[in-house]
Amino acid sequence: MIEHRHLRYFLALADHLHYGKASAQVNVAQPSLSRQIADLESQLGCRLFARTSRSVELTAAGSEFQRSAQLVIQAMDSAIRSTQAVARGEKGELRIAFTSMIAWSGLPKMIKSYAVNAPGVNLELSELIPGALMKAVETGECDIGLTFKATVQPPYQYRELQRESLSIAVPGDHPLARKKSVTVQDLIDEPFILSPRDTASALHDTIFKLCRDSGFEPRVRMYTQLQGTIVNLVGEGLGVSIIPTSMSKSNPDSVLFIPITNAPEITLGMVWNMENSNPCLSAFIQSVGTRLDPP
Amino acid sequence: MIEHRHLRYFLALADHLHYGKASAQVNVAQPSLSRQIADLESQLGCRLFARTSRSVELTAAGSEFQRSAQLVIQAMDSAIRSTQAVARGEKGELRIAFTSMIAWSGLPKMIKSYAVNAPGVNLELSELIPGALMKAVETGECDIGLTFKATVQPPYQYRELQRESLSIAVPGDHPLARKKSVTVQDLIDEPFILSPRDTASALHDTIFKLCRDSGFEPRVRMYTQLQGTIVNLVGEGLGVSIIPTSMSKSNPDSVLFIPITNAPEITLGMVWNMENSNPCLSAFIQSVGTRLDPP
DNA sequence: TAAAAATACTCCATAGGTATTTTAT
DNA sequence: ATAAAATACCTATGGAGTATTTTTA
Repeated sequence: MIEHRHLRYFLALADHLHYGKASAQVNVAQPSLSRQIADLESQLGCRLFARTSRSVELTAAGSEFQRSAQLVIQAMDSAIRSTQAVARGEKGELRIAFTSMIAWSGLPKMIKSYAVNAPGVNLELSELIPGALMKAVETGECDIGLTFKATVQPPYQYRELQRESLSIAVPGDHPLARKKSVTVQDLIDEPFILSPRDTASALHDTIFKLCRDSGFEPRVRMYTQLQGTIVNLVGEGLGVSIIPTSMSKSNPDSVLFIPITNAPEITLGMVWNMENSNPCLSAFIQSVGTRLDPP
Repeated sequence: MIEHRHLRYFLALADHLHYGKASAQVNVAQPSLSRQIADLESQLGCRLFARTSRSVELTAAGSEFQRSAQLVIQAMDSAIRSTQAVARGEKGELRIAFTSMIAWSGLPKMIKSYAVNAPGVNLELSELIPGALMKAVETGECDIGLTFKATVQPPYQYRELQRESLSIAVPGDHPLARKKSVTVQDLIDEPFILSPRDTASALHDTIFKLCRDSGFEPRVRMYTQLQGTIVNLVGEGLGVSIIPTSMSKSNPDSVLFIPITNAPEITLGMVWNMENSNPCLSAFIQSVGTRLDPP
């Protein structure tokens, strides 16, 4: 069987055309090189060198083998390097799922802070509602999920990333928009547009607690899953909502956003499966986990 | 050092994902495979398989190595095959020199009879005057020369290929063209156009002998090297010539070719250097040497 | 407990070393 | 006579075999 060693020895000899010098280059004694070359030739069934006791030169077959053996060595080097790059998480694919809300706040910076250090990793980004996101992490459809605070059990793990204040969203032409200040209490008779509890339980429960603390139970006229849709429906005058402040970046003229002071913040974080062996994952967690500053 | 063996074992295991089956495929005992894989992983510095006592599966790095190791194996196979093809003379380059005369007779068939059996060999054809051709064979600029009969010394070798009759060439509007038959003797007062002796000695000497046997010494008005040029000069009415019959294929209307009966034939053959190690050469000699039929 | 990978240990094939011979200039 | 490759012969690394242990489903 022709081994990698044969190629290395052969290329050294093809290079120097001198057994003594070539054997020194590959750190073996001259007779060892001599025998390995003879072995190689016998396995190939043809002479690679025309040699006299005075000179060594490549035969036509030798020249061909020199060219092609170099390609083999290169393929081997590249195989080793690319495999190690994958193992270090520098090359590969990382599938990130996120809720629409996080797309309006920290996501771009998180992605960038990771991507600049991992230019060889292809990212597959999926925008999902929180419920579907948790499922995707569990099934392995995605490697990591960026979503609202979640309670998980091993082997799933959660780490907090950022906190997000809440704002009241009212239509721009609504009577409330003319008031100097708007509080949660002012929304007592307004119809709400919210995300359903099974889609975003953390957000849903926080909003309900906020209203109850202000002395009323919100009347929910409409449930819809994406925060962006809620903003648009508020803009159409179909109701009011309480939404994460960063959604105000979507900035339609028809909606007024009013920050709520002293309200509990919504927490955002990432969820992943500890048994997920994608080497890109730990680098991502480390890269993103160190940036806890708010958007 | 990662050897070819490691790749074969690895690919077998990546294929079967089972040490027992994989070790059977590569004809070693299971513990041998186990150790070689462990050795490979330690040399790469990363795990290629995630294994429990119940299951073996590829890691991300393992998948990458599977892809790239296959490329290495393919490169190795192709290196072996192409080298052996070169050694067998099935691949490579053959530089053939020939005199213009042979281009009008047997050359195309010779080339074809060789080329169909050696589709991987690139041919470099050079049309040379006989003197330059012998030099090219000697310097190694070409591998084989197709030319007039030659006497050579080792390491050069000559083998006869075909015989060629001679024809008288006279201008179409020359008084001789009106005669019922023309013989060499009729050319006694005509100016000759010939190749110089140092360019084509065999042809030159044959022609001179022919004239002397007919009782005269030819008057050479012009010497030029290529037979094609001689035909054209005859066509211009500048003289007559005696040339190999196959040159009549060049067939200009302005020249009349008359075969000479009972004249000595010109012999054509091939010349090469026995020490030339081009593996394509012997195949060519064999292929061409077996076709001694005239054009 | 059963199937499968890892470990322990033994053996030997062969890569590699030193000394020497052959060969062509 | 000399430089360089080949050969002879010895050594020892490590690849492969058998037997056994460990592991987890």
